[in-house]
Amino acid sequence: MKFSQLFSKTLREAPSDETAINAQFLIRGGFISKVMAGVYEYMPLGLRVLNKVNNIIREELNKVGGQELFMSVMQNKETWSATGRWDSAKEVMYQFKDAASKEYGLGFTHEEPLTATAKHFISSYKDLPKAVYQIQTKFRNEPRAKSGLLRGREFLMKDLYSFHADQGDLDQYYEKVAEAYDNIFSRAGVKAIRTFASGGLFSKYSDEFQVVADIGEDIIYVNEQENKAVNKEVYNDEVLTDLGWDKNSLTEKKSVEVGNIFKLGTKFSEPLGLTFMDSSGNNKPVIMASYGIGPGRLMGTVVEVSHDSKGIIWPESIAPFKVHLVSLDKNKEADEVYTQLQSKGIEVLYDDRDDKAPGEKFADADLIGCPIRIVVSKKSLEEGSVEIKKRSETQAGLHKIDNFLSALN
RNA sequence: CGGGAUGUAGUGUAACGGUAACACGCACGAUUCGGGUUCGUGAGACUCCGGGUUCAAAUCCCGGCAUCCCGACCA
Repeated sequence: MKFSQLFSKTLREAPSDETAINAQFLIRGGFISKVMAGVYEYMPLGLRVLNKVNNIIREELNKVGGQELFMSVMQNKETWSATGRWDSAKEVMYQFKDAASKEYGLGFTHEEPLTATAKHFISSYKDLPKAVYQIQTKFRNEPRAKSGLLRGREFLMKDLYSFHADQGDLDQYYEKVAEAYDNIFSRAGVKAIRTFASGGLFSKYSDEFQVVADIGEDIIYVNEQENKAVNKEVYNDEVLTDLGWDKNSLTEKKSVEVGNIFKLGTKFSEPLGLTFMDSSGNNKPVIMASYGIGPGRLMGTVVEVSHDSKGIIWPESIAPFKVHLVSLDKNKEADEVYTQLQSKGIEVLYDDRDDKAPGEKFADADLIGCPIRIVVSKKSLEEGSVEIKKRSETQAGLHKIDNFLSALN
């Protein structure tokens, strides 16, 4: 991609109404654009990052047998009335009437519709277990959208649901997904701590995946050594005793919840009538669990925990491009380096602009935050070299132009 | 939904109650070329919306709306 062709432009200053670091850098870098409170558009640069996050999620979930599907955002009232949530969720769910006064809602989660759909396909113990997921836009009427991508009213969510014949099978699969989550978050470049938490209206307890960051809304008590934590909402002597954790090993931290997993049991299968016949001919409700990750929130969280005063420092796994190539002094060699990188399948953003001063190009490279910066200039060419610098480091090094590729890893 | 703050050009800011200015960005022309180079010319604003006070409102008052922050909420 040539910088001169990019749809977006960088901004020298962040809009004054954005105070969250993730929003400031992502807007300044041209990754996202704000539409209204809690609603952002992803520009080409931002979509590249988001898609990489999504693909990491897909790879890890596919490994544990998840099958991707795509449900509807439009929801009918009847399905949601079966569990009573049409009324109880009125505050969060956008609900409206069409011209004929028929009522609809926009999905803010998908337990009900998926359970209803599963009835078409699950009827025997031979059909179990199953796990399906989607990555889709969710709508929630948040009373207070805030912190850039961290809490929105329209946002992307990966929601996985699993169906089981018995609790033991669910418990086993639940742990497999928890491992997949660990992989997803570490591949995306954040340290997410599995946190014992409240299950809200879903279940008594749940497991959350929390990234320590000051902008977070949650308060957790972390055991750094053992990489585990408990959420303040269930932090009491009884729970600590049950867990067998020592109060003195825990430190209070603020954190962002990037994922959560719930054991739903038969909370949805019973009211919606999702049952299966076991091997002895008895009809039983299917046992379910649900598992969420907010890819956009995760992207914002990465920015929160990985930046410096000049801009974002993307982990290579989700960086918009691996290499940010900067050409100075109007040389031909940079074009050749660009072609060479592309032919090797290395993703590169090429700052080919010839009307910008070096300082501005460096500032943009730091802001956008690709892991590797390559500069081709008169200075480097005098040495027959290109300059290579990692975004995360301050030291740059010269590498001969005929074999600079070997220095990229 | 309670409390607080703020709404002026694409972005950041200015303007005693006297008819909107500056910087960045943008266009054109020079200049320069390793950390946002310098100079010139130019385009770009119903000052969030609606009322009111006044000879006169970006500015004061009332009512909306929007955005951010704190809290409540967070499936």
